[in-house]
Amino acid sequence: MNQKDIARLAGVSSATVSRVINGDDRVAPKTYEKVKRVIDEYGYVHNAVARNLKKSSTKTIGYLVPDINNPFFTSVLVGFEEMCYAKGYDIIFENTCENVEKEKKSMQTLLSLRVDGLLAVLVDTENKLIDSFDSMGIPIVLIDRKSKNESKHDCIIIDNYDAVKKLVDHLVSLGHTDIATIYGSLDITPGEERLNGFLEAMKQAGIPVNPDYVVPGYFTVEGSYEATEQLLKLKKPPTAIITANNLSTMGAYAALVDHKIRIPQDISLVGIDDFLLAGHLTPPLTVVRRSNTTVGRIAGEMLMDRIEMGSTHKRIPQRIKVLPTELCVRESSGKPRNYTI
Amino acid sequence: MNQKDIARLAGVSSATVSRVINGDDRVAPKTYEKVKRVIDEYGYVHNAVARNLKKSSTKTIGYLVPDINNPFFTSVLVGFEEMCYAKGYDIIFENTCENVEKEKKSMQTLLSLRVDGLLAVLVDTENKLIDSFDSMGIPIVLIDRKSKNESKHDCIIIDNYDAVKKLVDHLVSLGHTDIATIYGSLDITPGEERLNGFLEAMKQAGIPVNPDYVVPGYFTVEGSYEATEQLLKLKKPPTAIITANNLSTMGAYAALVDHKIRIPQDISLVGIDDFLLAGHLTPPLTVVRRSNTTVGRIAGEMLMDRIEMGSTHKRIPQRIKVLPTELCVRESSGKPRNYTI
DNA sequence: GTGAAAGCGCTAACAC
DNA sequence: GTGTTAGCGCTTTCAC
Repeated sequence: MNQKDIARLAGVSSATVSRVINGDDRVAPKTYEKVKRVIDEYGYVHNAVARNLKKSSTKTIGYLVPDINNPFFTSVLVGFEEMCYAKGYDIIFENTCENVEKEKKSMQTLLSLRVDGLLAVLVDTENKLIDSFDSMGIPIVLIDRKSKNESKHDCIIIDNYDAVKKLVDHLVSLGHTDIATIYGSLDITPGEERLNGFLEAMKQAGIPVNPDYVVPGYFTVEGSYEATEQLLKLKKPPTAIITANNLSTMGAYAALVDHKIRIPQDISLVGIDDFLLAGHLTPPLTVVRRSNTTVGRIAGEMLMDRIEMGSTHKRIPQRIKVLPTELCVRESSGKPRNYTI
Repeated sequence: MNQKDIARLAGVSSATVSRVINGDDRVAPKTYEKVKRVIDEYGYVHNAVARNLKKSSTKTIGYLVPDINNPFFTSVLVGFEEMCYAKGYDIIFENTCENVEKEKKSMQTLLSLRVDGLLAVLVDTENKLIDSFDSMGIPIVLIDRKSKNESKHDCIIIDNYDAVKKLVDHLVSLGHTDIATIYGSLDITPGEERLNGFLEAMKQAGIPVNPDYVVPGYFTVEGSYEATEQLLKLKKPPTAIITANNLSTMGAYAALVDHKIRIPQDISLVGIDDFLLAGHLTPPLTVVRRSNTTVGRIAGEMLMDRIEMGSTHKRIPQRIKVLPTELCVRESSGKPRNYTI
């Protein structure tokens, strides 16, 4: 059942059927009704595939993230979906599992599906396929992770140096000097910048960094769980731990709880990024937070803005949106203990 | 740049280009190489929109859920995505926000986008658009919520009566009789069945149900937070609370923590569905759990199974997969207090 | 092993 | 206000 069938049934041409479906004004009310009735009667469903081919636009946007298990990316998705829905775009979802090969395939698919835009958190920011998007005029908006080579793409980030500095300064003001950090993957911007931010903030505070206190957590729950255990095994464990993202915070929290370490009496725990329940754990966790749904919403705006400009969007230079972060002091940060665990 | 262009450039016909792209065997190796080279050189990207129109199949599946904020649905998505990726299907994501109107629009879109299948958690299980999927031969797999009218669609559920019974029996065996439940939305199957299951299990245990102990939490964090506060305000609060899903458990937990109620010394808390961190809260929470990613994986299998059968899939009768659940006893359930808070 | 050509279902320019 | 028609880019049957 297609427009031609409906046309025949209604005694009009298929062009008229198309006009009715697309709400073209210059259709006689009578004709309109007639066609509408036939459509309903036969349960005709418009074929967007054919339309998309004809219009070379799909009203479709790719959402490509490395790990949908990370609640951060679902919060972003919420805001993004909201914007897309408002503007009539649908989302094609790709999960790359932090895997370069899978990421390539996903981008290839998105390309062939002719998405009108792409919101991506890339594993491989030097991916050649990015160029394909560019040359086809498909706008890309990046979150959190910038392309390493000077990028032409819009992106939404936070000031990672500042975010970590807020945490360090907060701990220092409480009297801590034995501060550890569980850092993330260094080959992505947030990992690199947050670690450097830590080192820099410590330097500024005039506190020497103990190398034993700088351990990798790989931005994962498990990695940070182990990193925390490693920290606990030290002859002199730190009095405070700074984690690099929500997952790391969860891992460190879980490890401290499991080892019966009291927070913050024995060790203070603070991290970057808030998450569901973080404010209701025992104790509620001190974090630096941003609005995740806002990230998604702004990404959607930037993207659809460019999409609607058409090919001229390339004339608009790269836009970098730095979202504000806020230190949210709860109860997991306190004065340092003055004894050894 | 399309296949015709490539054909001209390589000095072959567009049919040959198509064959090369689709890995057709009967192409001379030499021709194959030549075409391949031109494709790479000019960065040609295959157009799936045109292919989909031609083949009237899109290798695309709809994933429609009421609330992507709920970690349950993202865990399901993980398993589902895994299967889809393995079989070469892409996912079109729809979030209905528990809104009947939005759900309708989403289903309409999915229909016009000609998805090959649909994994859905429906708000309105009597939705007329379901019939459109049926008549177009597009298979649907339902999770958790069955159609109320005798449904023809495959679905993946758990035995809600049994799940709640496990919780009730566990509490009873610890000595509880003042058991409360924070139940969910009654117009969806899990809500209805879990509440009925509670009432039935209590009856079987020979324990009268105090009407004050049966409060609605609407399957939300906020709703259950308030429900818990309501319970705490009672002259004689319950000694144990059973929550109806992961979000309710979080809400109840948060409320108890905020009101300095000790778990389980003052009140035991147990719920349906596990979630990230549930095992690492203070105390770790006792829950009835299932494998969420398995839900997604099986849904994917069932769906693609039918898709690959083509139109004959209609001859296969409805398949209902009841996934096992398991009581996971942690530390949030203990003997009842013998005093009033 | 390769090419010519029809046609998937739609939209939009053009004609009337 | 409505119809005719070309064509979006691809796959696939049929010839050779």
